Amino acid sequence: MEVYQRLLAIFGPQRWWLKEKPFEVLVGAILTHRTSWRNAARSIENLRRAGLMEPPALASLSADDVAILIRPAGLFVQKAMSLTGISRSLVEQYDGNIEKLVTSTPTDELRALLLSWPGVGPETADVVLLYAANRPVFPIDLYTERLLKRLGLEGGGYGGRQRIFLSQLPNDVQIYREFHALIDELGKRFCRTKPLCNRCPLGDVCPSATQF
DNA sequence: ACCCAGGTGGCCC
DNA sequence: GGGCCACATGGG
Repeated sequence: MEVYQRLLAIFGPQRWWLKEKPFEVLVGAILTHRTSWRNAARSIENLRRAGLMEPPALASLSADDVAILIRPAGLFVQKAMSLTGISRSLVEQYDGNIEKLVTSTPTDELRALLLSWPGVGPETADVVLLYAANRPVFPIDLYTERLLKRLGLEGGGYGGRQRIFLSQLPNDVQIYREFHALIDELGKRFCRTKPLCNRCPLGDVCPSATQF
């Protein structure tokens, strides 16, 4: 909580989740795999201009056609396969209605479903659960792993890392959303692999902190 | 000419 | 559980 408050004071509210529909959260999460958000956003804009930010529209295209549009995001062959595959599943099994799916499915069941989709692993599933389905889960991404490492909190696997956050934070979706976004902001600016913690705004809190 | 970006899946031990 | 690799564009 101490780290959270400090980051919030430094960077302010990030508000990642505003103005995004569930399907857009999912598409964005996949397109940004191992890719800067800037490049993912270009691809999203291409899809939007082509009217493809809905499952039925995307499901009707071949992966090759989608790949051309999302080229700026890199890894585009895999990502195009994921997007069309997921869209087809949504259309065929859920009437293309992802809104209903994320509001009416229990968290564990929904997570298992997300993980069964191509290109969706633990981090993407949890981002969708948190930002599209309003569930109190904590995604562990690259920056979160680095922060944990700096705090000396290693091991336990993905689930173990999540438990660290859940056990120390209030059960509050808004706080999880904000904190995850803040950790990314911190990572982007100060926690790259090389420069490490030079001038990190966490200052004295970071190296010695044992509590969030 | 590197290094890096809001991972995942496949395969190995 | 953990390690290694391929995937691929655009910015610093």
